[in-house]
Amino acid sequence: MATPERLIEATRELLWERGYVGTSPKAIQERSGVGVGSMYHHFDGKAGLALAAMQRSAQELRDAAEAHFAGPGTAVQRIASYLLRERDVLRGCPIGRLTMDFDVIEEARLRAPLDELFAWLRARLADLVAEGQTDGDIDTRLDPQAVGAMIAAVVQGGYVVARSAESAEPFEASIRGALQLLGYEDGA
Amino acid sequence: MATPERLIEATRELLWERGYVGTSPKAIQERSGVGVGSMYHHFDGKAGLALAAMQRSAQELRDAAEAHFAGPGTAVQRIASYLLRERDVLRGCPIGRLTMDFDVIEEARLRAPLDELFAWLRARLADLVAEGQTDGDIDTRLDPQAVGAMIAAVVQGGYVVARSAESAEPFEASIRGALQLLGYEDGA
DNA sequence: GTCTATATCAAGATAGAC
DNA sequence: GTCTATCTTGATATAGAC
Repeated sequence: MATPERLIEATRELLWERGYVGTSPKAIQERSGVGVGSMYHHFDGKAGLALAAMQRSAQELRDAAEAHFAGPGTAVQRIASYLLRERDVLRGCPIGRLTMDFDVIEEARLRAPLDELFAWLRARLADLVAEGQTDGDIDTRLDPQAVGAMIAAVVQGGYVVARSAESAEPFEASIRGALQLLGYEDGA
Repeated sequence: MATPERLIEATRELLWERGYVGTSPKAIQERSGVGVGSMYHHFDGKAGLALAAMQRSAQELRDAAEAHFAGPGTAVQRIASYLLRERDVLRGCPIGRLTMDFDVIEEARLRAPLDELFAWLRARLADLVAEGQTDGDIDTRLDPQAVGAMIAAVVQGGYVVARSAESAEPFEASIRGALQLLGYEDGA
């Protein structure tokens, strides 16, 4: 793997595990096997490297979500497919967790990828809810924007309660609750 | 205010703003106006002080929630009262945010207050959902545990999406979505 | 109980040789 | 492009005087 590539991958892992404040250049150098000089040659310090890592992670999450949203089935089934997809629950969301990082939120350039991902996700979910209403699967009295936001939030909040309990169970219960309220009937 | 008290209050503020990893003993000393020697005399280092601060914040959140849960009205109205209460949305949850802190989750003693708060909250919400079912206000086909977990999660996730957008709006939309799905009718 | 001095190691980089 | 050396400041304490 090329040097910038190794730096980005190591940074993505560290940001996911420890957040931005908890990630040091030294740790990035050790995990990537890249030396100090090379790191500062290829990137504009910790912030520049983190930005590249965040952009890639956000794009991956977006592609993964879109694969479910654009898949087969009714709108409700596609929302369920997204909510029920395999997740490493206790690791949390590699992008959502950075939202609690002071230095990220404070700097517009670093907050931008988070903002774009979640704005896209809420809008996409709102569209699917509206589509479900057209199909007759979702109550038309509901506000699609509000329900879309709620779906995005329940995933992020699910990670929070799961990590506090050191167990995936509260996450899974949260998703189950949301799906039941949406009238989704699974095979169970 | 007594010295330990000043230390705890300063630490609570800093943990809320910057998280555990982002809070240094030096910052605590500066914000509290207490010297190094005094800090280490009264508390077992950063971790001990953080533990005291976290325990107090968790208790406050619990008392605040219980005031809504034990208030007047139907179960659904009391859930709504909790969800709609005044919040400093962009600051997030002083306890929930610590869930993304590596050093907190890693150390059992520091994770305990988070676990206890959210376990209590989910159970309390599940009870209220069951009560709402008994009252005939909530669909009895729903699993109270799952819906309780979902309600706890939507608040925490609401903070995540709000902070990413630097706006309270996504938080408010998420809560609105959850309330609509619960069949809560407000005055709007 | 509080203060100042001191210690060790890490954070986050820059400089200049190769 | 990469390496080693070096720099400044901060993190997280401990020691011992007052």
